[in-house]
Amino acid sequence: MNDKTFTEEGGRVTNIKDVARYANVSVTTVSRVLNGHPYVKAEKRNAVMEAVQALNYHQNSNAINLSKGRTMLLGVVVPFINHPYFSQLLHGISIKALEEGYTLVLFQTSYDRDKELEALEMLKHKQIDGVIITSRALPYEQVRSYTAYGAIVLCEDSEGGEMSTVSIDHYESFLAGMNYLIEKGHRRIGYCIARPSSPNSMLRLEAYETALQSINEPINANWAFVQCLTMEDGERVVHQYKHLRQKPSAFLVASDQVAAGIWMECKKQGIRVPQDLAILGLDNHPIARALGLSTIDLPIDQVGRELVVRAIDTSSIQKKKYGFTIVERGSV
Amino acid sequence: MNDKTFTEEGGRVTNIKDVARYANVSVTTVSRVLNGHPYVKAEKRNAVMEAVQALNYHQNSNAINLSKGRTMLLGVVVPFINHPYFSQLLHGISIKALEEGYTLVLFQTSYDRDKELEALEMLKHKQIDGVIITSRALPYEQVRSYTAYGAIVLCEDSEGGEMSTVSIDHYESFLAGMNYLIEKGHRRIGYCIARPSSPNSMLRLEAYETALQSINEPINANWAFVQCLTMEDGERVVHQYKHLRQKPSAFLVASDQVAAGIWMECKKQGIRVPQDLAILGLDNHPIARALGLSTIDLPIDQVGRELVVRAIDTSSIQKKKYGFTIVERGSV
DNA sequence: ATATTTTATGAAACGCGTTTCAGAGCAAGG
DNA sequence: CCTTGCTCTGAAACGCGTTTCATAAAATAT
Repeated sequence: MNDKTFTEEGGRVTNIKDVARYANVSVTTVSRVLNGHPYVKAEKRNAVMEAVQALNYHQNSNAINLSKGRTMLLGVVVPFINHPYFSQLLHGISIKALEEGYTLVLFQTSYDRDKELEALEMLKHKQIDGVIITSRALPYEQVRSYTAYGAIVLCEDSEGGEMSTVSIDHYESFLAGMNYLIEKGHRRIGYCIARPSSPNSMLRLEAYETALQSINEPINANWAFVQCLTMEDGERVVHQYKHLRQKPSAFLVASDQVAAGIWMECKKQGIRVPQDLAILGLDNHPIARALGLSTIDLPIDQVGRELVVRAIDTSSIQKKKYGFTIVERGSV
Repeated sequence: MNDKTFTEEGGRVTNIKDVARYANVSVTTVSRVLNGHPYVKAEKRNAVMEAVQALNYHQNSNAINLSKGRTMLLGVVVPFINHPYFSQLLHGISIKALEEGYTLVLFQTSYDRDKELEALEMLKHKQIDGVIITSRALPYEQVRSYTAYGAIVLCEDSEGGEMSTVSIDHYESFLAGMNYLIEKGHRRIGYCIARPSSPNSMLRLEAYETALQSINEPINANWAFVQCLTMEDGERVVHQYKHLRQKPSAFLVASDQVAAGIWMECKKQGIRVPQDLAILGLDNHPIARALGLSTIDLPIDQVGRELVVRAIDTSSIQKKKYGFTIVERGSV
């Protein structure tokens, strides 16, 4: 065959056939070279590689995926994209996913169960290869029922060996936060969490109660603030705090965003931090550093990366748990 | 393969052939029904729909895409995922993309030109259908040279009819910000922008200079702060500000994050806002509301959605420009 | 009644790789 | 010298839809 037959791409993208023809081998051999299979003579291998170079060939991922019966797509279930916690988690996820050649399909749920189910259904129909659930609204059992269809990775501390989990040790971190506050002399401690029913919140609650029991403090229901996600929620907390007859001397706040809101509203209201009210945040967001808020640093990027790893490696179920570091600044 | 009968999916996902067999029609007819083509008798159409229902059939997107020669993938070039401005933009983009059935391939570039090129090369090789560039490092001409391969949408105010653009009117918004400060009695006005060489910054600079010329104020090079993206950068600005012999009385800051950093550092340093220094931010991020920062509200979500629309609709090139609203709070 | 056009349907080709299968060449083992 | 077992290669099947083409039947026009 001479080069005459190679009509320099008629607007078409070069495909494996073109390469095969150019290199004077079969498409099978080209495929073998491309996939690093053994049993190809160096001579032919080189011819193929030269052809690939010469024709600037790139594989058609659709064809590959159709052939291999996979999608290279990973579903990511996230309640809110633009909340700093989740956007940071997403950051870690996206870096690792790109590294591994996977593409993300974002499901922003706002904790809508149907949106969550959408991701699971896509997994069932092999439209995505795996699902990372950064935070769920669906019951555990319902999620579990989809495990047969692909990897589902949870970002929580749940029991059960059916799904890989990657998480922060929420119990220990919250306990450590409580103990830190206690060490600093606080006994009347309130807390702010997001959804009280979430698995993570449950663990935090448990840690909270354990810590108070250890110093024989009763639990004051008025010092529990839920649905705290944003700075606005933090402000709301301070407003409610002001009307308490009996006030806590410290808050353990499960989000720096909320902690920041509390801090700022305190400034506005003339409540001194930490003299009148100590604040210990969580996440170590940039804003915490900026405001000088003490907080608990979590390796969110790392968690994000590991979530991807677990979603890709379907050979085993694993439960990873990451530690934390208390960051002392001026708010406690 | 022994699937002569309807063995309730032998681990396999039902495909179009199964549906055809079940409905007693050809795959062509099934395809026609699924794609809403005309010329299918109601009777057969119903039979197909029933079969789809009964077998819980879902199309294989890989096969469809291979067939149609598209990917339903949209590249999104973003310098930083976890910067509030971009994460909000991403939020809008992702909502609209999901709505339209498109999936996003995130390219987090950190303004690395090679990463940007990666997205463009993927477009060239038909691995993605379009590219949304939220902020670019590559020269305009180089990006333009890829327009033949698919839709490229820019999030900037550039001239030229080769690519769709969706943007905020940066010139007008910055000018309005300047005029607002001038109205409030300021004449010595400094500014903070991100990359001085970016197209958006150029427009802002132009507006800045125009505004100062209109009140016959000279331009003071010491009042120009560049590379301002984060709260930390804002703090840095205040440190530098303190060492200025001649100080501006106001800052126009092209990011609320930076404005927040300035505000907080001012509090720390005892610089009164707005008496000693007025601050006008940009973006209307949650933090601006929380701190009571005056700012310029931009419809970022809307921009994100429109970016997707332009990336999908390849029938025409359009240039959309969005307005802004000055939000008066207490920092000016 | 005949010529056209429209409606309706399926077989087959196509998009583009991967994988299976079969066969050939060649070296080591008995 | 004859098995046995690698090494190497390509034809063909496969994954799963869409689209083209051919054909047939029905409706409309002449």
